[in-house]
Amino acid sequence: MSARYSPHEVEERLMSGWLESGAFHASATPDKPAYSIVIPPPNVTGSLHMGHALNGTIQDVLVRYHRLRGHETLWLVGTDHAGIATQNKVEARLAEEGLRKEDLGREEFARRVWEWREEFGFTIIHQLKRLGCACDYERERFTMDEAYHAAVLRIFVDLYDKGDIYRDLYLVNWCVRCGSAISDLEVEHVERTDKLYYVRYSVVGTSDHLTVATTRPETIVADTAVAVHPKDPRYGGFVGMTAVVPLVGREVPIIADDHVDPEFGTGALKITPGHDPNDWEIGQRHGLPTVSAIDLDGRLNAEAGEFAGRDAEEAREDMVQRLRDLGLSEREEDYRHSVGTCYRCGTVIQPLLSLQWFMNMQRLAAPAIECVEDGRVSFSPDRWAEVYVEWMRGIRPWCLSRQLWWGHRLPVWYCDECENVTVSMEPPSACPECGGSVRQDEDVLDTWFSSAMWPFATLGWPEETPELAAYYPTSVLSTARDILYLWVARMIMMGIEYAHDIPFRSVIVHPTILASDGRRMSKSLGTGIDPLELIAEYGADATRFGLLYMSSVQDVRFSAERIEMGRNFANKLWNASRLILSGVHPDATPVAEPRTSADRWIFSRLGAVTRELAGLYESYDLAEAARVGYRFVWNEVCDWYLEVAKSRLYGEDETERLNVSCNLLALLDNTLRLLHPMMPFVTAELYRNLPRAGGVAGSPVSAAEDGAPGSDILEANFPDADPAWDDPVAEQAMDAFMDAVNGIRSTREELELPRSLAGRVWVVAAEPARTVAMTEHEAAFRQLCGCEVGGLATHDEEVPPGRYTSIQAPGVKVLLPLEGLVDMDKERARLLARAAKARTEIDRATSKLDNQGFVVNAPVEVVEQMRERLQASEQLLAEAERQYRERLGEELPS
RNA sequence: GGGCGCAUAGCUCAGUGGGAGAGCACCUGCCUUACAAGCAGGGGGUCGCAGGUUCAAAUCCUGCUGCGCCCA
Repeated sequence: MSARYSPHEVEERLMSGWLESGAFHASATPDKPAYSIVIPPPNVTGSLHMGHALNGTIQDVLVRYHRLRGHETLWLVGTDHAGIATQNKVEARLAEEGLRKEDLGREEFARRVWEWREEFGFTIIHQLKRLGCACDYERERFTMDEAYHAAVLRIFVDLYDKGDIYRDLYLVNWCVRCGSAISDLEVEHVERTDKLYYVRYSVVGTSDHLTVATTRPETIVADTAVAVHPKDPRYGGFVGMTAVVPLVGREVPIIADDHVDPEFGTGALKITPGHDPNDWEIGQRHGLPTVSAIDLDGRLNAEAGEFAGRDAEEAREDMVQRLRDLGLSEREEDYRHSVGTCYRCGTVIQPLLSLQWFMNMQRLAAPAIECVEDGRVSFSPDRWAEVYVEWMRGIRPWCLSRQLWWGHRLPVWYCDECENVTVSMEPPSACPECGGSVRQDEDVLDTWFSSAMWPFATLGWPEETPELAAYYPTSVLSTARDILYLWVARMIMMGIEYAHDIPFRSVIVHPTILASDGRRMSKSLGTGIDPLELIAEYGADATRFGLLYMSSVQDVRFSAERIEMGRNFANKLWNASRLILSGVHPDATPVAEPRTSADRWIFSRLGAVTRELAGLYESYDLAEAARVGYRFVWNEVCDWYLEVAKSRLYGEDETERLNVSCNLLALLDNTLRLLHPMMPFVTAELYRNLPRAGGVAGSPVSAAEDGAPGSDILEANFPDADPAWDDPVAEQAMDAFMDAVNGIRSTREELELPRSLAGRVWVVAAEPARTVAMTEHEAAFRQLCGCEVGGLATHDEEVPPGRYTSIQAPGVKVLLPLEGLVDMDKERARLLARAAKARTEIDRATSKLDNQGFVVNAPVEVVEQMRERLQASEQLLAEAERQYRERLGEELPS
């Protein structure tokens, strides 16, 4: 074994072994309890970013944990066809050949997309393998698979038949660049500074005018009203009169509507139902006509008169100039507001009237709210449940159609002869009404529509497959929070409607990993960090561990130090194992037989840590699990148990060697299984090297059969904490041992005593149980602090007189002889510092105990604890005073 | 405009009613045969600000400031 753990060879070898043997393939008909997760399908054009890496790690920890717990685990993996993103990729590729998709035609274009997918569409799946994800890659699904497509159409047709899906002329969010409508959720609001223009509208029949404020003067040509607040005293008299829209001269009513904010601008609002969602609502309420002045290509049309044919945004400045020329522009001011942009390309959204397919969400929302409110679906952290419910209550119709060539084409046919619309899974050969020829709707469905059925369509729905029976509802969905509405909510609605049950029992909303500047990682700003580079530099286990460790809060700044910490930890585990595996007695097997204080202590701690980790895995507190695992391995196993065990391991006594070897192997065996969910590779590799994975008393390793070397940790069980290991007495004894060693070391350093000095210390303890670890592990004690236990006493009086300095630990005092080796100034400083600290403590404890309120109200344990602290501090002070007097020949200054 | 989150050591973060912690960085000393990706010792904090509740507040409540996010 090498002195350094080299992750890459291990990772590659183990992963390809697991994949070849189908280790992650879940049985369709499991005879064990099932645990299942469907991956939130990543975009097929995507590559692994930090969020994926964290989310993949979380899911993998859960899957591997439950596998060790004896569940049949299915982690279903796959990708989402990502309509716009994929189309963009392929169009860009075509552009290199000087082609547009229109040159190819729809069918050929689709063929090119599939080609592209074959070539580039598996990147992220390969990357998940590098991260160590135990997905069932044999069941990989794609939202454009044939069977999946059939499921999508089936649901569309059914929802149409039920009246939830309908076609309507409605204001939609139009992305000019993508050439498609997008849903409300795909509009991203971005803060920016624009101009607010104040424009005069003359009032017919008077010499008055109303001034309205607008950020979009180019939409003036589509105004169909001017609105004021009904209670606004400035404008009451104008309501019912008629205003003249500048530039086009259209006469429009002046109306009153509660929606108008009197504080905004002048309090008079221009109403443009054709190009503003709020105005659309007002228009509906007041029966206003709708004028569309901007076309799908983003250009002004004939409604804009002389500006027709110009790009709407570009024409803005010229139109303002014209208003100025006409004396209708009153003023302009800077204005900070948020503007809707396309989440995929950033283009400013044009709200415009368009005939599209919509889905009314309200019927499906009701049971989807209920299942969260009654706790059938839980969220972690649970406050996300409220966010979810809040959004669901205000849910609005969903624009489903996308003007793209890549995706699930709407199963809708229009008759060329009559008005009939046919919606069916199978294409009609002719119009069922009049027999006329039919043509299919050009549009495809929003990609998220198909993602909504991911939890059940991937399991074979609508067929009643064994997979569906065994693995639905799934156990957990783990996701980023920006996907809460886009995915989670819709999956719950569709799951209940079509799979007749919730799609998952709990939803984990994982943290967002921010760049070191505290903002989201951004490709364009160059603040993104590629997880694959981390894996290449530090290894997959290190990357996983670091990500888990830093993910305790909902927003976390990325720090490479944490990944490095993961690497160091993997290395520590490797080297601890190296010590054990190369040092143990050849006959040793991993069977716990704790005998000495140190053994009983470490197994007592192992039991506690086992219970704690199980609880943390179950409650998804993986950051804490990482901390607990790290502390146990490093600060208890490595820092102390191994150090103590060494002296027995390298000793002469054969029986001792065999006993400690068995314990070391058992400890390692358990520890590897505890950590395996977080660090699958290094633990699996070390587990393979355990001499005989026969199991620990009370926790047999099931499938290791004869326990031959080479057994796979995937087939092992999560450790069971043997209650017989619990041993508070041994813990106390080892605490005293550790306190004594630490105290002696610290004193030696402070006093600059030479390391070569092997002092003989006296240990004073009223209860002999406190000193047992020190006598039992005498050799280790000497090794660790350079002192040997020269004598034991139950009282100070039993200790021979002499010059000592003392180390105080709970229930134990260690007296270290000094014998003139000390620099007096240093000793004076040390005693003064110690006395000062003790006095502070005494003051604090005394004032507490003098406070009747405290003594009366605080729990007895707390009061008792405070008394003990006071006593301990008084002893410390007395000790310091005594030593000061003895060593310096004078009283300690007060 | 409505809502949510965060603010603790130089940095990144734990700690959510009773003695301020970790990793990294820093200082000192060690290549002590598991590990220098390590070992031993050490310095370093008005727990954002102001009130309040409580015997007791980093922790609970209110307000404020700053940063981030979501929704409209």
